Amino acid sequence: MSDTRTRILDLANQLTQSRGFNGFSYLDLAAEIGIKNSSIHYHFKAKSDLALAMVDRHRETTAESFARLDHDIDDPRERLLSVVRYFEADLRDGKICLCGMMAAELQSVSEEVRRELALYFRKFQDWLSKQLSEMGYSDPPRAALQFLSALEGSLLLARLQGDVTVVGQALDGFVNG
Amino acid sequence: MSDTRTRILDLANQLTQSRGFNGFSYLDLAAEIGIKNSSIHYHFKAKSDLALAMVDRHRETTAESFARLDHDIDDPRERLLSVVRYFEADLRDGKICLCGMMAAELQSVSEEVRRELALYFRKFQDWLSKQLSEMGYSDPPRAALQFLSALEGSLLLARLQGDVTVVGQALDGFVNG
DNA sequence: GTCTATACAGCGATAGAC
DNA sequence: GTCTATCGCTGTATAGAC
Repeated sequence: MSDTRTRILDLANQLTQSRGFNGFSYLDLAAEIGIKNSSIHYHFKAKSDLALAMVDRHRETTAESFARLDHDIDDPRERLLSVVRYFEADLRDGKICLCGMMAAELQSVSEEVRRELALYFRKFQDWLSKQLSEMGYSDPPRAALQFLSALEGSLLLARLQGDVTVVGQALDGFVNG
Repeated sequence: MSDTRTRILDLANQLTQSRGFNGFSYLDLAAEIGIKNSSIHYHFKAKSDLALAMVDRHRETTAESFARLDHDIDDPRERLLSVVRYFEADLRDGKICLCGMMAAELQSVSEEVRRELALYFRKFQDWLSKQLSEMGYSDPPRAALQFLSALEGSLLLARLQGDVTVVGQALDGFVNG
């Protein structure tokens, strides 16, 4: 895995979070990284390959982050809070959830990417469900779906209104009292 | 207001809900309607004008829909249920919330459209707040924000998973028991 | 109000040299 | 692994005839 490949993935990830996957071109990536667009094609033959690699990598790093939270933090409520703070930090840079963005752009991604996205959200919901179960929720999978929906929706609203606190308000019942 | 203009707005609205505002072109509109793309430009000089007209119209028709619900239905919970059913119907055609979609594509719309979007969601939240107040919620504006966030997020998840019932599950606490 | 014709820019993608 | 050069296509937009 070359350094250039990683830099492409990093930049594509950021741009997708802020502008959407259809909101940037290979020329944008090339200009920012300082190479030619044909070099981007060397690493990712088609843009659909870039999409797949990006979502796949994000799904894996997210799984690692969850494992680390489970290991480092005892209180499940504090784990949830940590996740919320992560999304709030991205939000301050105008970035929303990578997979939420691509779920909005669903009609322009391949079936393979759709499956990756569905898997991402299933794993996310599973992890949330575990935390909420520890917190004593009676129907953890249901509560996890509500948490996830509120998170994704509030990111859209918070960015539009330029108010990061919207996310915390939308998830109030889960991370507080 | 010519009939063609209305047909353009209707079609653009549908396509934005399913593919996103950047997911269709003037040529797409022209082909479907059966005219040439230069005729689309006659009605909407630039695509940004189309975006503004579309969101503006949607905001107005939504306000009328809310007024009609207030008049026709007595139980506030039934009013909320009616709204949910409306979004579920669109979802069966692969369509999510027009303004939610454009909120995701925020970086590619004008400041004017952003203000319209923010206004749409504020009015939506205000109306929800009124219903939830009647239903006895202690902090109606907060509950309205949670409803709205859960709705927008669940639309993304429901379409991705091909399961319309996700919306109802995400809003369970509001429209049931 | 719709047409033909066209300008012009940007995009994804490829061939082949180095 | 990166470059130069280029192709073909699509996009938004405009001018001017009807």
